[in-house]
Amino acid sequence: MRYYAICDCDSCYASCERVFRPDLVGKPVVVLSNNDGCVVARSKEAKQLGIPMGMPFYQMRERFANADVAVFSSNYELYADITRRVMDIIRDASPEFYRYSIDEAFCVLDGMENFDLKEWGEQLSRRILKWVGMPVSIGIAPTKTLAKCADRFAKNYPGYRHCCVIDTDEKRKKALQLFPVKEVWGIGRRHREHLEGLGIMTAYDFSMKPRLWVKKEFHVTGERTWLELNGTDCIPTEEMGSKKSICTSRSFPGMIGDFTELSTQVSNYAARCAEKLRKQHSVCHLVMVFIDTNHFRTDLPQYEGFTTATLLTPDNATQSIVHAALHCLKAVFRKGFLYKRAGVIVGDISDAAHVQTNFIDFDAGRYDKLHRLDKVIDKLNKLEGSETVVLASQQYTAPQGKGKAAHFSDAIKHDYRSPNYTTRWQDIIVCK
DNA sequence: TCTGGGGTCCTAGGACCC
DNA sequence: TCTGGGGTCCTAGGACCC
Repeated sequence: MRYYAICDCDSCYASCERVFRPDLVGKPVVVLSNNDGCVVARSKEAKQLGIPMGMPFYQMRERFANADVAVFSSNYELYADITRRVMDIIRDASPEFYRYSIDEAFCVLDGMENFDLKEWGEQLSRRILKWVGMPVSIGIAPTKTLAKCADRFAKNYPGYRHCCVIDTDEKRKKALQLFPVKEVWGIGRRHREHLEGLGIMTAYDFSMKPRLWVKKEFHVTGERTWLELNGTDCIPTEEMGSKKSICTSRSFPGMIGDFTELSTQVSNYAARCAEKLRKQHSVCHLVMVFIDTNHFRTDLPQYEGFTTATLLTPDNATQSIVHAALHCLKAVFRKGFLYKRAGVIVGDISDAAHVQTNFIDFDAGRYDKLHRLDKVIDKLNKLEGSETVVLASQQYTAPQGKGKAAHFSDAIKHDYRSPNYTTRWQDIIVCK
C-alpha cells in the first residue's frame, strides 16, 4: 500500500513572524495583504477571536488594538526564506518530495514499509520546530485527499502530537464521519452549497453516494474527490514543473489616472514577469495586460480593460516583455478613469532551450545582447537587492517636484513590516 | 482615506474543417 | 415537405486551490 504525507506549516505567515518574536507565541497574530489592505493570515489565537480571513484592516483596526492583536504587513522575503528551510528538512527526510505551495509539501512514502509512519511524522515535525522554529502538521494516508483530512486532525487535536495517520478502513470511516464536507480538499463554495442543500453534511455522507450520481452532479473533478475519499489514489503527483502562466499584479495604495504613472507600474510588473520567466528557464509567447478601476467605488465610473500581444519570437528579455506590455497598455488605457489595480500576465510558456526563431524577427545579435544584459541585471539585483538596476521606464519621477523617483517597492504601503532577519545584513539580530 | 495575489484544471459552445 | 454528421481546436468562464 502506497502512503502519502502532507506536511503543512501551521498558520504559515503568522508563524514566520513568530520565529524571531517568541514573545508572540500563544498570542493573536495577523498578517495583512499588500498595502496593508486586508487580513490574509491569522494565528490560531486570532482565528479563535473570530477574525475572518480577507477582512479589511481599516474595519478591524480598533478591534485589533483592543484585543492586543499583533499586526504585520506581509513580508514575502522572510516567508520565502523560512519556508525554504522547512522544505529542505522535509526533502531530506522523505523518499519522494514535491512542494505544493509556499507552506505545503506532499511526500510519497514508498519504501517505508518497515517504518512506524506515525513516529516518522512526529519526529519530522519536532525536528522542523527545533531547527527552524516553524510548527508543522503532518497527515498520512493512502490518498492525498485523505492525507489532507488527516492533517486537519493533526492540526486541531494536540493529542496527535502533530501527526495523524489514516491506515485502516475503520479509521478512514471514522475520520470522514467527523469531517464536514465543506472542508474536504476539492470542495469549494459552490459545491458546498450544492451538497448541503441536499443534506450531505459530512465527508462520509458524500463518500456513500453512488459514483455515477457524483460524476453527473460534480463532473470529473468531483468524482476524483469521491474516489480519493473512498481510498482510491487518483490525483496525480505532478512534477513541479514550470508554470504555464505567470502573473504579476498589484493594487495601488491610492488610485492612478495618469498614463505615465500607470505605465511605470506596468513596466515594473512586466519586468518582474520576465525575471520569473528567466528563473524557471522559460520564454513566453503571449503578454497580457489588465487594468481595473476601483469596484468598491460605485460612485465612480467603472472600467476593466484587458488585452494581449503576441511576441514575434518567444522571449524572456526584460526589454521585450516590457515593450510588449506597454504596447498593450496603450491599447487598453482609457482616459478619464481612476485605476486601482493593474497586472501583467505572460502565457504560452515554453522551454528557453528550444526557442524557434522567427524569420521576420531574426536578429540573433540583438537577442544575444539583451540576454547578456539581463544576466548582469539579474546578478546585480540578486547581490544588491531587487530593483537595484531597472529599465528607465520602470522609474517614474512624479511631476511638480515631488522629489524622489518612485521605486516599485515604494509604491506599496507596508507600515507594519518586520525586518528581513535572515536575508539582509542590516536586519540581522544583534545580541546586546 | 483604507477592500490581496497567484495559480490550475475542466467544460461548454463556437469556429472551422472534411 | 425537404436542409448531414463528425471531428478538432480555441476561448471564456467557472470552480477550485493556497
